[in-house]
Amino acid sequence: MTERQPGPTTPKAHLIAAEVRRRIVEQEWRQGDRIPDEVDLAIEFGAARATVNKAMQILAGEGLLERKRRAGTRVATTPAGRATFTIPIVREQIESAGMTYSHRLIAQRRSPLPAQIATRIGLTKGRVLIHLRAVHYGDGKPFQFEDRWINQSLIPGADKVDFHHMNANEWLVRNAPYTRTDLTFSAENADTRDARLLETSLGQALLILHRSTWNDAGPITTVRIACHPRHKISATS
Amino acid sequence: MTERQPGPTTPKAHLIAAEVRRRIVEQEWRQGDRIPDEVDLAIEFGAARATVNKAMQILAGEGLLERKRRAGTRVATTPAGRATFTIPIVREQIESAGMTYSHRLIAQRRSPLPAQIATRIGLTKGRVLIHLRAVHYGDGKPFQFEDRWINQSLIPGADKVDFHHMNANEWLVRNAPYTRTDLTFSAENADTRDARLLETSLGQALLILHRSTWNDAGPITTVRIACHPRHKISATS
DNA sequence: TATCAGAATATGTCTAAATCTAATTTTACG
DNA sequence: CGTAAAATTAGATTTAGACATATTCTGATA
Repeated sequence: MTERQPGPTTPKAHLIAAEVRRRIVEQEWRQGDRIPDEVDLAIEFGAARATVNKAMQILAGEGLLERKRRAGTRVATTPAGRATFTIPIVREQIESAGMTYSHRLIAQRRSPLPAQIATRIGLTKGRVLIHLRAVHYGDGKPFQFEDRWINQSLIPGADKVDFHHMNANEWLVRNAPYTRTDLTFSAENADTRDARLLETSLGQALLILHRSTWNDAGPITTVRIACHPRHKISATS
Repeated sequence: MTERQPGPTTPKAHLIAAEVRRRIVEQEWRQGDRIPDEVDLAIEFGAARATVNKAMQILAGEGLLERKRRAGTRVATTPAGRATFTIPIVREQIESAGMTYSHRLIAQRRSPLPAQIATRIGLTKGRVLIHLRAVHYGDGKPFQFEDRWINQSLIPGADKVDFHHMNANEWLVRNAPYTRTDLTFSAENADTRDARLLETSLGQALLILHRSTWNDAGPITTVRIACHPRHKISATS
């Protein structure tokens, strides 16, 4: 993520990070080794300590270094692989693949919250929220089926929106900023409804994403997204 | 990730970020709005410009702000949800759940690379790599089945290791640092081997992770991990 | 010998000032 | 009117210096 090819206008901090990364990768500095302190590195690289500090924080963020005050900086013993990935917005994904996006609202109503979902977002069972079901298509072929609950009490105006011509995800993203989000991956065999809506067969393995978002006042929305097998989700770092 | 509760010793940059985040979440500053420049914010918050800059970079990293030189800083129009996500190390996951970890090596041999996998990591088909299959257990119950290829030509010593008593993932993590990694989620119906090794039924939907790592010299390893349904994978931000 | 106070040290953070760079706007010119 | 050069602006990065804070180390003391 904080990656960049070494070049003429590459920030010095990145060049330093790249060099230290090289030393680690090529095992000049081994796992667990204590590396020189910031002052020494600053001298070696001809930079200010703040610049070296920035470089080190980049590497610590990548999980390559472990830093502790007074104790110094060491090469991480178990480099925690960390991947940051951008939560996919269906429409963008489909359009960037050169396909035409469309979506269809299957149902929009106010329903009492089932126990399982209530637990997931920390609300009480039976509370009435907006419940949506929609399918997202690329070139007419189904890509995702989403089953969403929206806590209208935290989002002024949500109960007046008609999601037939408005993608719920995008409406929420624009009108209900969140401060915390939670994402879980799992797999499920397609049930009758999944299979019908995604135009696949009963029992087909589906990638399932459960995603919930909160702001300071409480839960905003939770959604189960069933992905068509043609649809994969990737992260890079 | 760069989250912290406001407190007495919270860095000023984080406090500023939190305040700006609040203004965005509460829509004092709307999507697309231009916000005051760093100099003005520095005056308002009684901080140095560099401190404000740091705060803004945090928020830009979260996808909440979009910054462009000369053009200024605006509230992002489509807040890209970004999740940082620590790649799970099986053993740690199992042990942190209070279970006893064990693993079993099913096969370790040198085999020619099949076309599909060769493509994935950019090597030529037929090249001979180390091929491993192993199952990871928690309290004796299968959690993951991994099918891994290791490019021993880039990792001195890899061809002499006996992975019967050594978790391949951990050995690699300690002996073959990488600079790039790629992770893909999908779902597959369990085939005969998956079902047998994970002690589940044929056709059961399985969460599949494909993960490959590279260093500057080329691909190090690629692995397909089939997760038992009891095993989910989460990310928070 | 065990323990606690104080010194030492490496990282964490902030500041103020400068330079650099990418964009945008303005100005001058054909 | 369109265009290219010049000025302006706001973010990006670096620097040097300072103080804060968490640990570790070192003795002195009980």
